[in-house]
Amino acid sequence: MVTEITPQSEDFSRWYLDVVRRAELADYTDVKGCMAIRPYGYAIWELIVQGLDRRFKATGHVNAYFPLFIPSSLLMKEKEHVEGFAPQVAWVTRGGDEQLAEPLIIRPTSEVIIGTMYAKWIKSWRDLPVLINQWANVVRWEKVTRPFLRTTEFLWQEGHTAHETEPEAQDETLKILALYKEFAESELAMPVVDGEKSESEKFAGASKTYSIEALMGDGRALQAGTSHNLGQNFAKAFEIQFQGRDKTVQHVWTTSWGVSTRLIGALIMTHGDDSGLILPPRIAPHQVVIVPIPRGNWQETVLPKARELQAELIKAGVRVMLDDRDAYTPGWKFAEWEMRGIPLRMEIGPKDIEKSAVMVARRDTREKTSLPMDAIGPAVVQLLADIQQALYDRALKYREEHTQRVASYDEFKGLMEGRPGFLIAAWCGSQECEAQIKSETQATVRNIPFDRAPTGGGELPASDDPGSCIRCGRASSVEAWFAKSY
RNA sequence: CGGGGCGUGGCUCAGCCUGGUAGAGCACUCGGUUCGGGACCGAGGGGUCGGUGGUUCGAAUCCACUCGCCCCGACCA
Repeated sequence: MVTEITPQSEDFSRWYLDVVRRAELADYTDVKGCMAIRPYGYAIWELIVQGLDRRFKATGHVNAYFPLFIPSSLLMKEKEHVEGFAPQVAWVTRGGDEQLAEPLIIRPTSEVIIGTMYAKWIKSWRDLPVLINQWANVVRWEKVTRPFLRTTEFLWQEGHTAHETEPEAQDETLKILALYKEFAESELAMPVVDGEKSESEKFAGASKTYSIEALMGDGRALQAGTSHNLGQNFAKAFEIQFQGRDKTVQHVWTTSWGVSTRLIGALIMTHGDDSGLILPPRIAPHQVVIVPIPRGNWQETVLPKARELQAELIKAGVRVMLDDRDAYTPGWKFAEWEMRGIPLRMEIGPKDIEKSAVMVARRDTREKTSLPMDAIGPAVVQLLADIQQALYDRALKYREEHTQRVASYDEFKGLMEGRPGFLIAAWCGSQECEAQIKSETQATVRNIPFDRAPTGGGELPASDDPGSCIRCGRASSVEAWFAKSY
């Protein structure tokens, strides 16, 4: 037995599932599409929650909780929203032995129930803005499911805000998207492209949808977060009205935005390798694992030193675990913690103690060096920061190498077939071309980036003119990023 | 939802074709020796063979239905 993990090059999907299972992130349950998130996976989610929640609060948002069940009639109120979500909704038609007069649906998202409450709570412009976030589970009846990436039930946060004016709602929408991008890049070490979704990829009922898109290790794109400007669509459907400064009664402008446990899938597929998971230090439940090397009477010689080391690191603010289990050999532990993605491993044995040093091995580069015990805290803190940066740089470099600007449809088709990744191309904006491209190449418009030349775009045309549509040749107003996606 | 594949101790699988008392390796438990890249010896525990129904004296094995998982396509965070 060496790894029990299928190599990425052999079968990326299987590799992903192997990592999820072997690293004990999640496991299948008896309910189709529903996974049990195991303690190690949940610890990652808790760090994601903490990082985001802190940012939401810092930008004036507060948390609240709304019901899991929604009267089915409420869903029907916003036409596009119903059409978008109806096929994915789970229904409750019976309670105990009673048939329900009106069936309940299990929330696939909470716009309608929250909108209904906002209609009660908002009376005046003085009540605005309302900036509420909810941490919750939602259910979407999926046909094809994969752990973390698409599950029938998943955990997420959904922000729902109401504003006095259209520009304020737009500001909020973009502010949150920027927050998501900053979080993904600084905490998850995952570079993302932020931009606007095409009409056909828009959230059901939104005026505008924005997303952050990341590139996975197999060259497919993953939507990692979305932020929607809902305009007055939901305000009108749910009669969320207020009396304005000018005494007239108006509809509010709303937004909604969310990220989910899918981020854990993104993390796995952004950084992982054939040995398993690689976690960026800032999101790793254990940033360091200490493996004592047992020799002779090690419980009384090596172990106390390992405990001292642990205490020293805790003092330095490092999340550290001491693996003092006697039943496993050091070599076994090395492989085990590598597979589970711990950024740094420290080995301490008689030889180290003699030198007053400790062996340190990086998960990302596998470099192994000896560090003096003296001032080990600051040294490890610095090393963790280096790893965090190195993982981001590596992921960005990978994305750059797999992003290509193309000028002709033939080139587009050829590249999309042979080589996974992003293709940047001029697009006229029509749904017709988008659909055609999708059916011919499987690639979809991931988004239209805010930044005309995000890194990795290759040569930019001399002028600001994006050129003519890659497919139909009409004048284009935008450049879009295309990819096969999850 | 269509096409394909697979369901046998926790995991990977053999046994099925040709029906006759359920196996291996790994993992797990206990004892001992070990331990700087997945240690070794000894002794143990654990499966009504995905489910239901049928054929049969007898079904893991044959038949029907059903459920689940994986892969590939159409829909989605």
